[in-house]
Order: sequence, then C-alpha cells, then structure tokens
Amino acid sequence: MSDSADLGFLGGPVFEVAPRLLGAVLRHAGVAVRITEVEAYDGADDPASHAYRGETPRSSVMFGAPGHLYVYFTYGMHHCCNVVCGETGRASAVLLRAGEVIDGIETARARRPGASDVALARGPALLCRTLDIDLAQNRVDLAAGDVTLTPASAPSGTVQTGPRVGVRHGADLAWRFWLAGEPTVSTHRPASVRRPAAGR
DNA sequence: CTACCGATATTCT
DNA sequence: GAATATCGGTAGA
Repeated sequence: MSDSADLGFLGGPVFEVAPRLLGAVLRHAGVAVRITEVEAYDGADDPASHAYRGETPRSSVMFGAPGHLYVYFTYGMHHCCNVVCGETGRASAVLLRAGEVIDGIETARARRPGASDVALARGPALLCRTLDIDLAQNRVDLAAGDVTLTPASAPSGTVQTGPRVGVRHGADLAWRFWLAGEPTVSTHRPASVRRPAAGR
C-alpha cells in the first residue's frame, strides 16, 4: 500500500462501492478504524440525501469528483463523515456509520474517556470524534495523505443489509450495510419519531 | 436493558 | 418557524 491508486473503485455505482468499504481502514490523527457499518446516499434519486434538493454550500463537495470526504456538522454539535463516490456530478456518497479501532487505541480512549472499546466509534458522530475529523477535513482528497483509506484486500465477513437509520424519507430502502456479528455496529435506533405537535 | 428529551448549525418553507 | 443522515443524560424496569 504505498500508493492510493486502488481507490479507483470509489468511482463506481454507490451500491457497489458501499459494501466494498466494509473492512476498509480509515486513518487520521494517529487512530485507525476498520469500517463495519455504512449507509448509501444517492443524490439523484434519494430524498434523504443532502444533495437531493440540489447543490448547496454544504453539499457542494458531493457534486465533485469521487475520493473526497464530505464532512458535515449536524444537530448543532455532531460531525458525520462521508466518502464521495460515483461518477463526478452524480452527488452520491457513503456515510461511515461505525467502525472498530485497530490502531491508536490509547489515543482513541483518551478522546472518549469512559467509553468501552467497542463503543469508541459506534455511530457516525462518534466515529468522527474518535478520528478527530471535523470540518477541517471536509472536501479533503483521500489521495492527499491527511486522511487515508486502505481498501480491504479481501471480504472481511458477511455483509448484511437493512433500512437506514434516522431518515424519514426513503426509510424503507435497504441502503444500510454492515458486517454480521461485529460488536461495533451501532444498535438500530428506530428514529423515535417525535409525536406530532399534539401536547407540547 | 428500553424510552424520552434537550442541545443547536444548516437548510428549507 | 420547522426539520434533520445524532448523542448523552436521566428515568424506570
């Protein structure tokens, strides 16, 4: 892995890229995480995607070339990290939802005191915090070396699919992928729909 | 273990 | 003003 030429697969269709990211290793700021859970977002046809309503300052990187990171700030306090994939202009991306820390475990623990090892990156915002990824990493090229992605050389386990988490539109689509039996996969949180404006 | 609720930036209505 | 690709604290079983 002396070069990153093997990231070319990121330019393929998002539903082929997403499962191939399972088992890949993302490294930044002294910590490496093996990806165990992802979700696919297809800007052209996906009402849940940030790119669905067109290009905005936040989502513009999704409309660019594959192989870049799309990091966004949400709920006023959390970061989430995506890998832009698909053809340039397709505006599709894969959200990295969870992973297993395989290097820099001491650094990761120091960033999240009190958390158990399997919970260090169990959730998209936690994964970003453990890897110290924030808006400074938005739009970075994975080939540039600040953040590196090492694809899995072989299947890392059984891939399962299911509905995406936390989305209201397109929630019935099985666009979430994870590795069966991995304890680091985030528990399915059924997006407890807030009650309609009834009493409160 | 499950369930609810608050914090709050970006975007849309 | 309202919704959102979330998490952590608190309450209860």
